[in-house]
Amino acid sequence: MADDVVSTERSRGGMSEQRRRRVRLEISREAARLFWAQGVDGTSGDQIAEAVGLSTRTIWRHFRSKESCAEPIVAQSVEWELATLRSWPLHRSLEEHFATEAKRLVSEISPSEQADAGLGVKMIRLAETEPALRTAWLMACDQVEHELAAVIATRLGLKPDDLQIRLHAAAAAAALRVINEYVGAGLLDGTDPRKLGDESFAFIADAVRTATGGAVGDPVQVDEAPAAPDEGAADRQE
Amino acid sequence: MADDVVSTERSRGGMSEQRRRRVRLEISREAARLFWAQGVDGTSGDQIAEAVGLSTRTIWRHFRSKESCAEPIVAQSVEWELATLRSWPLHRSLEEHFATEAKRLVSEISPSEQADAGLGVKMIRLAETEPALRTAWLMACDQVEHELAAVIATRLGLKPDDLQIRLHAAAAAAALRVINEYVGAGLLDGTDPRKLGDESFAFIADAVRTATGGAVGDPVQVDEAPAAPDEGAADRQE
DNA sequence: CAATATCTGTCACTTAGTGACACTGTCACT
DNA sequence: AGTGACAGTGTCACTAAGTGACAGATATTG
Repeated sequence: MADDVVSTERSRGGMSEQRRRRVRLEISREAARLFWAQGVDGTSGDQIAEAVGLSTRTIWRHFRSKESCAEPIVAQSVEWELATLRSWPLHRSLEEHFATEAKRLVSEISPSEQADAGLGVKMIRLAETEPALRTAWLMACDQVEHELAAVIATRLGLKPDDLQIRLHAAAAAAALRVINEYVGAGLLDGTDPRKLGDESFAFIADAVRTATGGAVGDPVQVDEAPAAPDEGAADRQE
Repeated sequence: MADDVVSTERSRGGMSEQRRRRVRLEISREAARLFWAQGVDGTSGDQIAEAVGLSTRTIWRHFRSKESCAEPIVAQSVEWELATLRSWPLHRSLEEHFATEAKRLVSEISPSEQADAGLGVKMIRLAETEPALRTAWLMACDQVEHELAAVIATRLGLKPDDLQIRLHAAAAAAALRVINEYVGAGLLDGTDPRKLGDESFAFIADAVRTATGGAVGDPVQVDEAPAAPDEGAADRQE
């Protein structure tokens, strides 16, 4: 997940997708910095353009609106949760999986990703008072909710659009949102990061377990094909 | 809750509050109608102004943005849930309370309120595809979440900003949101209203109960002062 | 190098939203 | 009745967000 990988993933024309994401992220970084420093209303599209070294017109080609400039940074700040959820094997408990994934993450994270994460936390904080940004944050949470619906559906052996699944996913995602906001606020208010991160996995898992009435969080029995006792389903990459 | 009450509730100057809410609701009605008929992007501020018979400038005096014109109608569509939650006595179960309140509501609702409710459902539906409107809907859900936090806090004897309470409130509010979306979509797709409303109270209550790990939904023992066995705390009016 | 397709800048333009000021009706006090 | 204060609205000029259209730059392929 380092940010200097360059794939030869383009078949024709421009380096679409790969490059586009980079540009969007670059813009998002500057926008987030300015939003945090001056507020959203106090920041103009021209300022963002100047900060990132592009013309204003190009900004609007990459983002539909000023506030949406914050989306990539916010989305990236929940990306690791998303990835972790996606790679959650049936036979493990949520706290186990979170703990090992977090350990793996700490060793792999790059300085620039760390800076991005900081900006993301700031945007989430800002979203509490700036309605314009709240949309970006809630969109990211929506993303989590959908991913969660898929994960829960496979765990319980039901369809993702089943009403019961949607209820569980919504409740669990809401719990995760509250925890994210709580942890983020704590970090910004100067709480020691280690104090927050240390034993929180059990807390997170319990929150999810509670929100889903105990249906989600524990290992799941695999009845049909007990012939795959290793890692398992980490095959998708957004 | 009839819409023709006129109170002498102003001490000086204009009839602030009372009148302002009426005007905002009027604007919201027309805006919602236009949004539904032509889409949000296809509706201009000038059109809204003309439809409601005011100048465009006055529209912007009542609403910060075009999309926020939908807020009052959306908010009103969850207002009864809010009121029901507020008046939920400690000693009753959620399904009991919802059932009796719903019965009371059916007899008191006015035709224009029914029309407003229809518009509200349409806006919620529209919010699924129009990001601009999603904000309004999520704001209303936020409102529910806060109210719920207060209600749950008193039920469990804790502070509303307690993390556990916030988790419960968020999860329960998310469940209510999903149910609202589900029921709304059903209504618009032509499902018989009675089929949906008939036995849904137990379902709603169970959803809340599940989302809060069973902590919210059942009657609560009143230890301290058992000297008030009647309705109770329905004193606030927004 | 030529051909082609994508990306970007510039400029004119529409639309959302604000500021400033004038006008009108209502209330309060005389 | 007269007058002043004030809230609500309309009008007009203005800023800022966002789009369309076209031209120039850049990169990829043959």
